[in-house]
Amino acid sequence: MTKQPVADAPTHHGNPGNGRKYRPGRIRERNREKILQAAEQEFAQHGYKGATIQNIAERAGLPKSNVLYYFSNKKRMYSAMFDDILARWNKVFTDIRPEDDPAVALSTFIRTKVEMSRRYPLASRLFAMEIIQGAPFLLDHLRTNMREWVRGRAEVMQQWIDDGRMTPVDPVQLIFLIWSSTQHYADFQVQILMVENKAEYEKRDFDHAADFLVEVILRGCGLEKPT
Amino acid sequence: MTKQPVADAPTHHGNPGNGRKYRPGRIRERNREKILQAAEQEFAQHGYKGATIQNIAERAGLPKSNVLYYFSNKKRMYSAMFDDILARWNKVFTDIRPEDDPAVALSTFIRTKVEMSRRYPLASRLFAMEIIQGAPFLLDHLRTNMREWVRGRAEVMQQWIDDGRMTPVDPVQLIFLIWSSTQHYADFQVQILMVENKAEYEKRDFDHAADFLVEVILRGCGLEKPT
DNA sequence: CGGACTCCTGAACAAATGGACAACAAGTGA
DNA sequence: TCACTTGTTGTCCATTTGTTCAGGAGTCCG
Repeated sequence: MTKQPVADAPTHHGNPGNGRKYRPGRIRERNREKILQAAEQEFAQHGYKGATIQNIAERAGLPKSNVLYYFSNKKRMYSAMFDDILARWNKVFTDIRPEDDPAVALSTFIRTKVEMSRRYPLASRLFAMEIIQGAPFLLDHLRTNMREWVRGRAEVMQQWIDDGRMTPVDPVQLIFLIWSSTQHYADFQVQILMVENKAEYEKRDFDHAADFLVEVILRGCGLEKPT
Repeated sequence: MTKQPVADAPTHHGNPGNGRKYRPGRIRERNREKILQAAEQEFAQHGYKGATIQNIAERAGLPKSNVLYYFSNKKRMYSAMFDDILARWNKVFTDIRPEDDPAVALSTFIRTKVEMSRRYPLASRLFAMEIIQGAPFLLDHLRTNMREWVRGRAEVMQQWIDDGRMTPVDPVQLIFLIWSSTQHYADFQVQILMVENKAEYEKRDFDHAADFLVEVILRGCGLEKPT
């Protein structure tokens, strides 16, 4: 009797005994990854409703049934993706502290975000799609984690302002400005390429963009570009 | 014999003869509008593939067949929407000229775009969706009209820079910065509301945002906020 | 009213969709 | 080898989807 197996529930169902030779998840892990990557493309391009399991399967080079063996349904596949993406996101973003130099901290923040746009454009678009659609899956995350995240950073910036180390500007709006302007290079890639008449991005385009943003935004906050 | 009628081809098929009493398109015009508005919601929320005619019909309070009477198929409905939106867009945006004051021109540009985000958030999201999806319908528009539009403005800005009326910054990047930061308030509405812990936008939120953007971006370009 | 339109819509349909499932194949530890 | 777990996939199904179509209702003018 081949009951519907464990499927997607245990994301990394750790080795029960020890960690020696037997790894039940080898194939699992590899295929999961393949599927998630395919899903990232499909969902980023068509949104949740527009994406089809069939298409994801084709992108991954697997039969549909096999995809459904790993992720028992579309919804779970979708949220599994965001688990991955948010984890990656959290790993990269460093804290800022009141004693940091505002110019250095902001410029690092901007450059990191541009780098994220360059390295993970699909994740960025996916996130954008989810938000535009009303964030049905991420509402909770926005309401809790992200709100706290913004408040934390905003407080530090306010500290800088109170200490006279930065021109007074609304810190929350500043965060929005940095978010939007940096993500734009990933989300609106096609538009930018068309307008600039290029076939594809090069590394230097991102460097140029990052330089521009650091310069303008820092000056906009009354700061000097750090060396 | 009731052949499939004219359907969507003649957008405003003008009154042949005179313009006195008989207007064959009255109902047509009204329903077209209802449907396009419903379509705007649906497409903005779910993207092209994810939107369904059934849903659009329900939003418009009409039977599906009736919707298809006005727009013979999904594709045409989608592009009819963009015709409307781009027309509206073109109507609003004023030219800038080399003899204009940079500070005034830029601040007008920013405020106009924020106002657009406030008044037509659905159009903004729709546009964002289309671009993220790879702009299958707007590629041509981007390649021609929009590219020219950007080049024209960028040239004027470059003129300002050459005349020493503005700090040297890449004008094209500056346009991207203004686009992204202003649209963000429409496209990422949910995120902003969640982070700021608000139920919905108020007029003053947009005023505040516009003030912030004008201040920071102008200062970032070495300009004084105009009175 | 009559006739010529414009407009409306239920029914039907082929294709696509998310998902269930059972039979089968492969891998694993003893 | 065997017993068991894990992985694979073709097939089936109820719904949903875009689209067609034929007939009917509504509107307008003479």
